[in-house]
Amino acid sequence: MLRLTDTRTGALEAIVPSTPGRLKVYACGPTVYRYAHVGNLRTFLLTDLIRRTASMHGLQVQLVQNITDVGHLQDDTNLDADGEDKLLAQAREEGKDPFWIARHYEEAFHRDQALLGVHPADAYPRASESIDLMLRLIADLVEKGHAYVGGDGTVYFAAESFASYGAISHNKLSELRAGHRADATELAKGKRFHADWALWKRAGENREMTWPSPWGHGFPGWHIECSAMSLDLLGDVIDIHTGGIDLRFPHHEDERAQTDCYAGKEVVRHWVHGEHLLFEGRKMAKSTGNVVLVSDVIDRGFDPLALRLAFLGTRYRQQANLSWAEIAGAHKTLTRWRASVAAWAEQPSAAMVVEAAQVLDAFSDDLDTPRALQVLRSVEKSGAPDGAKFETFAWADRLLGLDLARDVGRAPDALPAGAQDLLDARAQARTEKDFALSDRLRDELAGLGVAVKDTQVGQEWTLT
RNA sequence: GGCCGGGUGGCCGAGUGGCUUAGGCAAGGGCCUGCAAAGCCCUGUACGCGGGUUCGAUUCCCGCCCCGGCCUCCA
Repeated sequence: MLRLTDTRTGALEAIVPSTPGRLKVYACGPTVYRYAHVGNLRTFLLTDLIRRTASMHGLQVQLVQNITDVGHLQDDTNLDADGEDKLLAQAREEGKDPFWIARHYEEAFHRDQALLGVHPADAYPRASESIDLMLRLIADLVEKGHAYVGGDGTVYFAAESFASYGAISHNKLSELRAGHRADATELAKGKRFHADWALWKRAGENREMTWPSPWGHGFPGWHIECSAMSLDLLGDVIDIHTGGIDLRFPHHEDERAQTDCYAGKEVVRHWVHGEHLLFEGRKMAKSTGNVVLVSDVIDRGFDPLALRLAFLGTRYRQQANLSWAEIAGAHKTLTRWRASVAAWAEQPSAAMVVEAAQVLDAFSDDLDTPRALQVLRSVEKSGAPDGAKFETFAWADRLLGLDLARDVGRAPDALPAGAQDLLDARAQARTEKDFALSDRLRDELAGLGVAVKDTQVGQEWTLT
């Protein structure tokens, strides 16, 4: 049984699927206007961990993750016809078509996910391809009296029409700072209440990415896409909805209002949010220039899955402080584990150690990944038979996703040209105790990218 | 002003009403080695401040200080 901390209730909740044997999950996906940074990926990893744990409990997981390729504005203070969409801004900057930008960064997102060992979702609906769904939803909300058309043709959701607004973020409408962002001009244009938000925005003359609608040519608001696509693909009962902690308000609050008002009931059963990642003690954000991408990690010579292992060292609902030292440490552990697993695999097979169950228990207990790692470290050091250690790690890796069995039965790397001669010469020098020559040859080999070490049974080499 | 997380040894980070008080990284010592690398072994008693509850508090309660996040851009 998987248990998770539910943001709405604030409590640890047992995850009991609405349909026995099936778990329906909706994950807030990326806005595809730039490369995902490692903080984004940590949040996506959260969903992957839930999926893997649920699968281990025999549940068939249906996961939908949206791709936001329209409607996400840079700054909602400019909620007018010229409101700057993140994608359009990036398209202008790169001198590309906005849809080219969207597809380019969407592909990059999928590549990054794969590098981090995140299993693909069952569906990746795009906002730009779900406009009809959104229009139907908006029309329904207008009809039910939850939405209204402002003076400028923009359709707004009336926040006050949804009694439990604020249940996820624990904000109260009466306590929200009126006009913190929304300005007077916006209210003057026909928005009735400062906390109301746009469902459909009327477009200006020259704007790209617009669609016809009963309320004029325009484009959807950011929040409505998730309501439309989740209702369409998962229906009106969703077991778990995930996302980053910053989405709790306003995005998820607004999404919940739209979805529940349409369905006439509480649609999402559990909201689960991942905390933010700091890097070297500072918030990771473009504005602070403190952004690290998967490609940066690879460029420094680290396995991208070292990043995944580093993430597993902290619980998802804990703000984590990542650093290069942390990644380096994780890389080292990962390398050691893979080598150990490959060596253990050579030994006679044996049943998993009894402690293996503790790994799944830890994952099931609100994704207590630090404890799971601790169990594995202690199994690693224990006196269990190698075959049992192999079985345990191979099985646990279905949860960890670290590709630990990668080096099992792996053919040795090919030596660079000339390296074998140097190795032979060095072996000869060592038999003759000519250590000066031996050391010189070791340096030469290092120059070819071959690291040599001497063990009880002779030279061993690895490619660097 | 409202809401939400935190403050643990040099660093990162789990966790707990007492019990042998994680783990990692870095450090020091040792084994091994011609040297090195790797590996292995050993060492290092910490919980922001002040009260309270308690036989006993880092853990629970109250107050305070400090840090981070959200309050219509964000994973």
